[in-house]
Amino acid sequence: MTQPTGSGPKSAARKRPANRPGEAPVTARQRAYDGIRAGILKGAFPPGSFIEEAMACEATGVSRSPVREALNRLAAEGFLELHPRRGAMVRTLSAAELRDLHEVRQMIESQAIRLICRNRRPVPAQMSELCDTHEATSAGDLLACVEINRLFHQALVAAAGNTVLTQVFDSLQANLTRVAMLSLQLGIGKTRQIEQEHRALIAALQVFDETRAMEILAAHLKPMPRLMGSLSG
Amino acid sequence: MTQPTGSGPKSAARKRPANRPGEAPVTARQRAYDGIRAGILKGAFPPGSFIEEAMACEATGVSRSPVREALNRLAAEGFLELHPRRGAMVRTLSAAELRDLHEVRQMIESQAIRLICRNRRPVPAQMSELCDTHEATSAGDLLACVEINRLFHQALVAAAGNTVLTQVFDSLQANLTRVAMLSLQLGIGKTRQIEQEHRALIAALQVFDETRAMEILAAHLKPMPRLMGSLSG
DNA sequence: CGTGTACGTCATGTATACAATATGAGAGCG
DNA sequence: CGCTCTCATATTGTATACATGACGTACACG
Repeated sequence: MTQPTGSGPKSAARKRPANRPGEAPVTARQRAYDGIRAGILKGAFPPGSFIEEAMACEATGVSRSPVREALNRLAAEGFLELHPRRGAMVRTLSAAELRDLHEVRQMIESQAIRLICRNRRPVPAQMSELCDTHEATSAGDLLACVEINRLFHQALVAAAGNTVLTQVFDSLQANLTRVAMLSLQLGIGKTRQIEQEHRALIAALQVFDETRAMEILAAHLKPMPRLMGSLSG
Repeated sequence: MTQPTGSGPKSAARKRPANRPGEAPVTARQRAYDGIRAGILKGAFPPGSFIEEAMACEATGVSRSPVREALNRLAAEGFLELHPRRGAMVRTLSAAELRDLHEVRQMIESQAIRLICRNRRPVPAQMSELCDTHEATSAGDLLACVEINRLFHQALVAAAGNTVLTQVFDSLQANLTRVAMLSLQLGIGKTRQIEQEHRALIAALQVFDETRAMEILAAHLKPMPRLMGSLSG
């Protein structure tokens, strides 16, 4: 089977020989995006370092075209900082940016709660299910906990029914995920307590108690400034 | 002068032969982005239509690589909707999306006012200057008025000193610009009144009168729902 | 006459070749 | 010994060639 199809860069490790028809068409761009993103989150590409396109090509097994598109997308999401003619630098989160991010995040989730209560929007069952999943997940599995937490807050914002608000929140996910990872690694915020607070928030939202929900959210997000302190000094 | 330099697509109208050293390096990507963006705003690419890459190449005089990057960026900004293997469709703003956009915009600018007043942030001189410019601009020049208005609100949010908030607001600019254009075209919102409200807002912010500034903002953004009504029915 | 299938055409997705520029090292000079 | 200028090199920016999949059309069959 000497198929001379140009699929895959000349001599790179390609995980998939080709897209078999009828199968999920995993595009090269997606592989590049996933690979680079994972590398950043796992620390393979440390903050402040430059990701060279050739390096990313080798790591993901695709050519420069999809890699460039992935880098652009990651830059738009806040993972990278593009320097023309220089390359893509992994962004470092300064203490000031962390504070700003926290402020905006609180603003968005507060607005979501306001909309849910004011418009009597139903709380999606997914949120409760995520709490169950959270409970069943080992506290040691940081990645899983962070992902569940992410999905919970995403569902909260989505429940508000404002597509633009959801999009804006999603655009912060990149950096929020990195913060959450840091937070848990440093032992700030216990996963069990987080789960309890999530359940309390659901309870308040189900009866559209805006005031109470706001209080719970404020308490829930309170540990974040502690993280900033531990970074800056 | 048969220069076989590959600069410029084979036989497309190229506005710049090459980047002369020491001159502002206007990249092909930027030209593609500007050209397509202008085409969308001017209506050359009507909402709902598909922009084919070859078409965009011919219109902007660059090859597919920069065109694709421009299309991706425009999609990220909300101008386009990418359909894999189908192309890039110019997004249409539904009445619901307009409402959502308005809600989020108000949330962001309210937060900016809150931060300015709470943290006693100085009001940049640029904002007053923009009002002067606005006053000196013919009310008939819609494009200029929209641009001045955009810069004013951008400066307002920037004055809050939260970089993440600023970024988020910027990410809405694409659609906000389109809305503003529509709004003025339909005669909703008079430019003179807008300028007066801008000046009143500056006055309130200079003495950190949060309550008054909020009232002015609410009144200033009030006409927008009228626009939505005129679109949906 | 309607429907299903097969094929042709074309736009997108991907890979690679080419061009231009920034960076860094090294040689020459003050 | 330090500074500067020059040149080599490597990486990004751009163009183009190739592969793949989708859509439309035409033909054959029921």
